Amino acid sequence: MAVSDDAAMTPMASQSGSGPSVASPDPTPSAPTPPAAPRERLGREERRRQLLDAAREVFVASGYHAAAMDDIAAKAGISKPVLYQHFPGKLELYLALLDSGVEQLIAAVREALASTTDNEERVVATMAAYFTFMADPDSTFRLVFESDLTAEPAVRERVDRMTHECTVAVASVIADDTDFDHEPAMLLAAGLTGAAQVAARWWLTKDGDIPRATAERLVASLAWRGISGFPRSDDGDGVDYPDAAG
Amino acid sequence: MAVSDDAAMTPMASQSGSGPSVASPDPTPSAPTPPAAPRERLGREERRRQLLDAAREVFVASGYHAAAMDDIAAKAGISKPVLYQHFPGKLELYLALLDSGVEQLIAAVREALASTTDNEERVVATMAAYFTFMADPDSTFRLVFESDLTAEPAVRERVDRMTHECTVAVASVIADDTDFDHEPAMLLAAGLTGAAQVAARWWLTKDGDIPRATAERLVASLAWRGISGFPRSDDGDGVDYPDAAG
DNA sequence: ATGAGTGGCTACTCAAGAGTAGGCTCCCGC
DNA sequence: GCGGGAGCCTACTCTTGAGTAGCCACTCAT
Repeated sequence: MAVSDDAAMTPMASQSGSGPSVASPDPTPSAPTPPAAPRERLGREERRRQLLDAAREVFVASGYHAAAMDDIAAKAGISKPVLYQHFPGKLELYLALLDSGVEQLIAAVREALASTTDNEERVVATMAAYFTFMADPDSTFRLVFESDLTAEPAVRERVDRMTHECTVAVASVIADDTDFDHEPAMLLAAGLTGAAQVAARWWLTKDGDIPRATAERLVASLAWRGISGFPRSDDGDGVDYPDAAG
Repeated sequence: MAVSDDAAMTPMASQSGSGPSVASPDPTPSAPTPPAAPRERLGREERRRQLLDAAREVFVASGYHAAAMDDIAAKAGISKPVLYQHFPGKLELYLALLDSGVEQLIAAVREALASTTDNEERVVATMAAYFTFMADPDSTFRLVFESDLTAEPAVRERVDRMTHECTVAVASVIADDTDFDHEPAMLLAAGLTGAAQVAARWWLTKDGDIPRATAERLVASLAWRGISGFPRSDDGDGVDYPDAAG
């Protein structure tokens, strides 16, 4: 059985400090497992992209905690150490995907707002941006809006950044065209993005019941009627609060 | 009150009956660990409530995964097995808290909508319900809106139920007073609750910058302007979709 | 061929934490 | 006093999964 170098097994007495006991049970060496078929060899960048894709699928399907590195490796058709040759750890792998999703949404919202100077069209375009993001077949939105790792500061930071940037982008348009100060404009912007986000999310779960274009138009209409109800800064002055009987 | 029985100190084994306190920190082999002060004995219901409070604090602060049962026990000032005498497992403990939060919000939204027949007041009241829920000092909203256990079907079900019930409640008012069918009404309702939820959440993180009453009024105004822009079913007929080209 | 570099694999270590076994101590009814 | 049950405790077991050590195989330039 032991063909030749059985000495290769234990590198050296690996025992560290505090074990009273049992060095090693029975490390009978030789060939414990059959070699298994060799996997396809890929270039570094290509492999990295493939790993990111596999990881996204698994994280999206299971969430961070339920996703095992072994699962991701298996999905990519390779073994765990390869994963660690490309990413220092599970967290960094997750963050790479999360970052990409966050940047994607922020960019889409900014582009939507910059695509026109007509505010009604801006609302429509921004709404479409949210729907597009949610409808993306790779479901990256789950990492951004439904992360199960928000307890991790690095993740919190990304998600907060996304919220903040999107809110700021919308708020600055509001602040430009009304007499609202920064803070009230931010609050209104939060309300509008919230409507977009939650409505798009809802629509996604009920996909098929309402055509996407119809859904977008309907919610955009809601948002536009809401925000356009406030007077523009050149309409006069003084913000027309509802019946402010605080 | 605890003037008397000092004998309660050491279980048995080691020497007892020594003077109050300051005995000997003698690491007698028979007593591997210092006795530790005896805990207060509580009745079953009282203990259960205390455990739920401790668990909520820990889950809210750390999330489900980062919260250890040991942490919860420590927070409650008892040991782990006691926790398991009251709850079959970590998940059930979490679900008990989540359920409570979900029911709380659903009830608040329903009450807000039923509190008046004036739709503008309904919007204001519902907005207040969301802000109240978010502002609750026990922060239960974190379990409902920021759970890190959504991968667990039992949790998903609760969160989905919350979303669904709140949306239905709002949608039924919309459907009653407009010509919208069920699905469009649900979508609009999702948009409105989304605005409430995200704006309230935003306001909470920026607490202090805007008084709560002002924030509520502002977002309620946004929502009301938005939804009241759609024609009532007795205004005429045919829903006035924006520029519905589809 | 050959040896080195690259890509990959199997099989481990190790820590954390859920859940459990078994025993002590108080109090209450006898 | 004296069972006995209720309430707690300490100190385990056992599983899971991240991260690692060390070896093997293919390919290509010399």
